[in-house]
Amino acid sequence: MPEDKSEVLKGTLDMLILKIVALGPIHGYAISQRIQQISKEFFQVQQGSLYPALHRLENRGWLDAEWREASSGREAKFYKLTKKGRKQLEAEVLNWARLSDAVALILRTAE
Amino acid sequence: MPEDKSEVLKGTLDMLILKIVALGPIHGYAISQRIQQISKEFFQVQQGSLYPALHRLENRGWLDAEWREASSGREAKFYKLTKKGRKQLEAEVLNWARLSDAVALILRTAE
DNA sequence: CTTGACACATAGAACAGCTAGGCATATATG
DNA sequence: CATATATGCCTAGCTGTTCTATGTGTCAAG
Repeated sequence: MPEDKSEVLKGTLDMLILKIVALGPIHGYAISQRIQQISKEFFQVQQGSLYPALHRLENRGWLDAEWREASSGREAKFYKLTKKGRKQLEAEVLNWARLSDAVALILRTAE
Repeated sequence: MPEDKSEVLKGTLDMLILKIVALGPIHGYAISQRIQQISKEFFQVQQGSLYPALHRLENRGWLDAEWREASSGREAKFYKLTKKGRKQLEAEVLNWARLSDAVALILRTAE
């Protein structure tokens, strides 16, 4: 009995990554840390979710990648938003607003 | 190129169903109509999502089902919340609040 | 008499997220 | 020196949710 627990991200991961990358070029590992930190530890992005998501976003033309030296002195893959990615982020943020409004409408319904 | 569109519910369906059923005994078909109506047409619950979800919730002991006569005069399967279902609903609502707060934190981050 | 709304249902595909692994380097600790 | 921890990348395979596409049958309206 798995007793639930998982599936925390509920389809928001792509949007969150796009948003973080929109703040400035950043590498994958740092993205997950940043998401965790800003969300006050609510989101813990597993690497098995993170890297496939990054590849997905890159394949769709929303992110560009480039190997560079990280502050640690080691090579890391830095991502930045493409023009398409910026539009996609806007669309996803708008959709998220509508979604959470719709959920709120239902949860607020009494009798 | 599918150009996106689907995957509207993003893991909220179970919570929404539990909430609607919490308002009073109701049958499946009416649940989907009610969700659609209250959300101002944002959510359109497909039957291929609805019925599997109802069976899922029943199997987990969150809903009880009973065949009764609908207002249309025809037989329909009416659902009501169990005690476990009520607790589950509370837990999911709380988790949703935390999730949307965390998302808001990230989306509001500037620079 | 046939179309559309009601009401139930399943099969199969697509896809996201998870666990669990693997590889490699740098730094800190005993 | 050894080794543990943090950094940084990655994939394979499972599970679970949602979707599309069907299928059944009833009832009312035209």
